[in-house]
Amino acid sequence: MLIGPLPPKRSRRSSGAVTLHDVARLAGVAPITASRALNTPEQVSEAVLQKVKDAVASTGYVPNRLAGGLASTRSRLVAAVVPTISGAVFLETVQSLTETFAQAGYQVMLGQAGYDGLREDALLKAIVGRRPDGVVLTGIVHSVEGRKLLTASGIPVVETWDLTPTPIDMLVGFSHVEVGRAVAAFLHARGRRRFGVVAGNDPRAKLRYESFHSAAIAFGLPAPKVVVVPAPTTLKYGRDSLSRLMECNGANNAIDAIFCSSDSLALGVMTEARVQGVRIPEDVAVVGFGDLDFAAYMQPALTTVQINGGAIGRQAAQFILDRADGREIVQRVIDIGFKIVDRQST
Amino acid sequence: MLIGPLPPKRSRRSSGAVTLHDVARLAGVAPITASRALNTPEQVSEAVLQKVKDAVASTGYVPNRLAGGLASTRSRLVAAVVPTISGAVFLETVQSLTETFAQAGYQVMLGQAGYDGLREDALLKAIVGRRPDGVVLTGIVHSVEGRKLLTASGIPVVETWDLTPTPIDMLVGFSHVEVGRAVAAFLHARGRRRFGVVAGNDPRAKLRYESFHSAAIAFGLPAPKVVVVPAPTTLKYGRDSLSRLMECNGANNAIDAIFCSSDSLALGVMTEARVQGVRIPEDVAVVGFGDLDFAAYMQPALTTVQINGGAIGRQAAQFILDRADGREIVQRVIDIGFKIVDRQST
DNA sequence: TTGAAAGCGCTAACAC
DNA sequence: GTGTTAGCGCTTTCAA
Repeated sequence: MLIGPLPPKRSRRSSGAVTLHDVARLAGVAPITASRALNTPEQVSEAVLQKVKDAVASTGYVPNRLAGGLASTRSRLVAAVVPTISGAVFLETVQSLTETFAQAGYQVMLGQAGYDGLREDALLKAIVGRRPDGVVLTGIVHSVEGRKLLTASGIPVVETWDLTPTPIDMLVGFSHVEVGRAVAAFLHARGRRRFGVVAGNDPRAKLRYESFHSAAIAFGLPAPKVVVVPAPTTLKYGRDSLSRLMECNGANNAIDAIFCSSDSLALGVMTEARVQGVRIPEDVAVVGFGDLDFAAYMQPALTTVQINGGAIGRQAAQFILDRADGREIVQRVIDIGFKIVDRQST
Repeated sequence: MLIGPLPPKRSRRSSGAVTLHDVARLAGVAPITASRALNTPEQVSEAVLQKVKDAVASTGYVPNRLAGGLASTRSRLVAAVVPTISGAVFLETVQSLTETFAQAGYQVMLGQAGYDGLREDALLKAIVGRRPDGVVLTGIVHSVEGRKLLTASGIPVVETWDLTPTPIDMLVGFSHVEVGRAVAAFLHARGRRRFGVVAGNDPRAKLRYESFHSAAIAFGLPAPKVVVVPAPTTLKYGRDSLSRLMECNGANNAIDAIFCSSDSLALGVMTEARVQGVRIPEDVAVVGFGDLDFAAYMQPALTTVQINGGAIGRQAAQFILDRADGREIVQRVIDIGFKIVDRQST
């Protein structure tokens, strides 16, 4: 090995990747000019634009968004928090969020808070540390600590899938209380008189079946029997729950309608009903929640509460993009509503 | 408002958040000491540690990981790319990835490449720009461009859910060809002789049914009828496909076994079978793929190919964490295998 | 054990 | 239109 003059004492390691500096030098312009050519091409002359483009192409330069984010205090990073990704209900929302943001040049970080809220604070701290341009909370209960952290950070927050009375910042959701009421009214109108409930133990499901319960009482019906299972809900829990609901059936007071807190539970209930010879909808009507892709094609097709999860995601993304671009947000709370889709199971 | 001395011409906007500087000043130490107190507490005296902790608590300081990542060239960001999050099959993998990384102080960015690979290159470029410490590719076909970009970036890459002959870097998956072969052998051993296939149009499903096809021929059986549907697969496609498969049934050559490329398709096939009075497993055996949560509890319970998606995610995360911590990786390709779970549908 | 200096790669602010 | 300068908030390097 040849001993040459020592290299100038380099005080710092570099990542080794091509930087904007390299591109600028190759194009024969100042770094800031290269930056403008890439970010605001309209501010730059045709000639410079072309030279920079060539330099980018020949070096394979990929801008470092970490550095850009630090310098501009806009990370173009957004966090989406769900209880767990396995829930299926929120998938459409996460999907539309990711897509909408990707199109706008943003990246979505995924956070799973768990249904118990244990990991929530640590997760939020980790998220805030990333200085995202927005946080979308989906189906999350928030601790006082968590709220404080988010508020203090000044990061735009969108809560979704619920209509909380005191939103942290922005909100797009629907009323679970209304859902419970509407389903009760729907079943009552169809002549059903003895209600049962199968629900996951998440707070929004509780909101639904509690108002369902009250509505039943208001109609002068007996109090619905409620079976609660752990979230996330699955077919198995649905099967088990039907059995438990049936155990209580006396001769003349058989349950004739069941409101399930998810379509998966409803699928389970209907599976078990078939096994036990319970006819649907003749003996028992079944209503699900979510209108997942399979609901319309089950046999019998499932009556269920349809939520436009994709629209929720798009609206949430729009909120944050508007805020990022400094657009005024006039309506900070949006009720996206719901629909009962009447199919064969009722 | 009081007119005081003008503030020193501040040449730069600051985000306004508490910085390490603020914490250090409050604790009466240099910023670097505060940094060490937080990152490598063992390098710091008890007294300093306490002072810094107090300062952090009283200011509500949350470290800026963007800045940290830039300075240390370790972003603690990782990207997970899936065709679409709605697929359900990859959910468990994404979930275990997110959890494993979260525990290690990493954040997961979610990317959806689509099944067609159109958005793939743009997505990869966006990801590389974030300088993640690793990329996990799940069920993704990669273009030549994409491969180049990733290789050039030097970012650790883990491909999953497949055993490609020429991995980019690291890999954890299983052989889809073996799956097809194994299912064919399984059905043949149970006396089934006329096979059908219902599959989504993704490349790995194709791998499975093509080897299933070859194996059938090798057993001296007639060529399986194949119905291909768009991915992601749903119950509806399963129902439609059974009808199409049945159309071709002559008097003495009825299909007696169907291999579905997903449990959702199998659910659809079995639903339609019930409607049409086709008995399962007496008339037709059905095999699914994925062993989703509902498979074991359907009626009849579904025989299916079980993949440990959670283990795939954990191993993929481990690969990247090992690489990040400079640990030598001896085995860069891991075959996680699969299992045929024999239930009532066969 | 602690600190000073330098700089990661980029962009806002202010000239020219 | 283009460039100079000065950081964004942190951590590495080197020195004490």
